[in-house]
Amino acid sequence: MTRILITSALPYINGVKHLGTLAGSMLPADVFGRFKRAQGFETLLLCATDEHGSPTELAALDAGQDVRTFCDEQFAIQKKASDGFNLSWDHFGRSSSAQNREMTQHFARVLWKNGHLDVRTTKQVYSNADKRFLPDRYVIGTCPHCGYDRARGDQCENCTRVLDPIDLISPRSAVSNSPDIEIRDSTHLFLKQSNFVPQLREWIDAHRAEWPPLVYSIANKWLEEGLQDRGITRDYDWGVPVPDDIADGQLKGKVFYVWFDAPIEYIGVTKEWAEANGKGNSWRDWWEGSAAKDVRYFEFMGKDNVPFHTVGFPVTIMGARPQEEWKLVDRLKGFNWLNYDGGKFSTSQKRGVFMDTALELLPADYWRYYLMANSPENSDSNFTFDHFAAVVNKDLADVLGNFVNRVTKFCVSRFDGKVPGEGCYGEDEAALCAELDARVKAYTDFLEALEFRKAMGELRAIWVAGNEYLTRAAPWTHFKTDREKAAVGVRMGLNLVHVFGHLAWPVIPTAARAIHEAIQPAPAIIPWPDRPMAEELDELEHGLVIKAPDVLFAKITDEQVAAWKERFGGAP
RNA sequence: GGCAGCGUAGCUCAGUGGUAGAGCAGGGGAAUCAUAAUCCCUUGGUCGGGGGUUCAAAUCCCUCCGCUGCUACCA
Repeated sequence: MTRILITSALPYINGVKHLGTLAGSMLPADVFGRFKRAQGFETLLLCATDEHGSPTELAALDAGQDVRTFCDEQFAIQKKASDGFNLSWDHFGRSSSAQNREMTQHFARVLWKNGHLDVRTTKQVYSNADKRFLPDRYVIGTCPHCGYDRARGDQCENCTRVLDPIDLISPRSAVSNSPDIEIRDSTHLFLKQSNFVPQLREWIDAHRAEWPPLVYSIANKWLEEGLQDRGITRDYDWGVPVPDDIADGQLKGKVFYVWFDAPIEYIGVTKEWAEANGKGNSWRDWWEGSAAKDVRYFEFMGKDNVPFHTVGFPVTIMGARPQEEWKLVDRLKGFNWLNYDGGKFSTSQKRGVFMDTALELLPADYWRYYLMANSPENSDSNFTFDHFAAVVNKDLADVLGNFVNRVTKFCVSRFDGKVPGEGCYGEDEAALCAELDARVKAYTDFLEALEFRKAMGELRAIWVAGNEYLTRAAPWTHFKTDREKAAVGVRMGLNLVHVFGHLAWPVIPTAARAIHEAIQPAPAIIPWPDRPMAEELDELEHGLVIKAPDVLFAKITDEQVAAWKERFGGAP
């Protein structure tokens, strides 16, 4: 049977992630992973923090901590937020792990041996005051084009022109503001991406049908514009050290570029998972050689990550051939941005909602459903508290929550809290089953196609069908004159509740469990309903004792919305 | 500047050559099991502007306007 390997783009270690990061990679990866587990597939769902790179070093400096301590703290914070959202990773690792260091160095050695790495001398900006090399964007000065006095060395934010640090007038370090900077020669390793254009072209074109247009067009653009070789080392301290046996030690003291080691962490974290769970060398069967032939690999990411996953990482993988045949991604799902109230989420301006504070406001399921139903799949989408409250109140509280509530309470008050066994299903029930057969298939197909917005629309339509049925069956009316007829409606209602618990589990796991447990105890993985609805909806044993759960989704009040808008920033 | 995407009902969005759609919001009605929750009916759009191709254009082509993103050393 096919095994399913799923990775989410790695959240950068530098601070708690906002809802956009959640919506654009981690959450859809989790929903899809749960869906596949529910279907009974052997599934490995992985994520990790991306810890290297100069922003981490500088943030640690800013916080007055050494980098390792800073990362340890930030990792704990991110892990807690991830757990809070019920992201069910088989392992949530760290790119600074020993496993990733080993894998990164391994790939570099193979690439070197295969002649895919060049040693080149480049000009880098060095700050004497900070005693370190600076990335282009950490050099600031006056833009030679528009005169903006805080232009960055990579691009002027004012006139949007692309710059080189040496173009800047009166350049200075963004770290210390010191003008005492100079240009120094520095030796670096370059990955000869240009050698791989034909292979990449063939591979990308072969996947056109199963990648979103967004992903294909980004990948295609990079190839069209002419792929340049990319420097994969940096003059920093924090990162995977370049081993001395590459290029006769010319790179001594340097580290790999974060975008070289971060994707390799997908493999590194698999090893972390195996070691943490006593799985020995089985990690390799998910990735390499003929043992991994039955693995189907899914990646989830925001659009900013797409070039590195369609070009950079694939070149690393292709460059290790023919000695080693590592897996390339099969399905790559890219997302647009989630904006906040018409503008960007901003950490520095405290604008928007972040994962930790979101959970202070409401349980994870509210966010999970909303973010999936409004997934930024085809264009950027916009989060507002007004829309959020309207969707959550209508879909979760009124359509789903109230349905569960009305059926179970009626059963408790009129049928002694037991699944009534009287009467037989008739035409109304057959029509409902026919509709749900079609809708459940559509829902399943949309999830399979990674079309989350449409999947949520179908899930909601399934809940609506339950309400429509109940209105037609009207057991509260028949109860007075025809108890048997009322019993049929209640029995079907309870079976609907049960099936809803199964169908909703990948999206809203906590509420789905509560729904399931109103009827009977739930297994750790709530399985996907794959039989005809006529069977699924006649499943519950007659006489089974059920209970009415507490209110599943409390409504969000106007006062709460007003307070949150105030707290999290209004118009941009 | 270059490249890409987007622009459809008050709002969020489907729809890629064949009579303009869904959900929400708004209006009317039914029901009273339920978190005043549900169900039925319904108002509402010269599909950003202009031009072209076609028997037929939201859909294809040209052009203009507006918004957004990317542009390789932030990730």
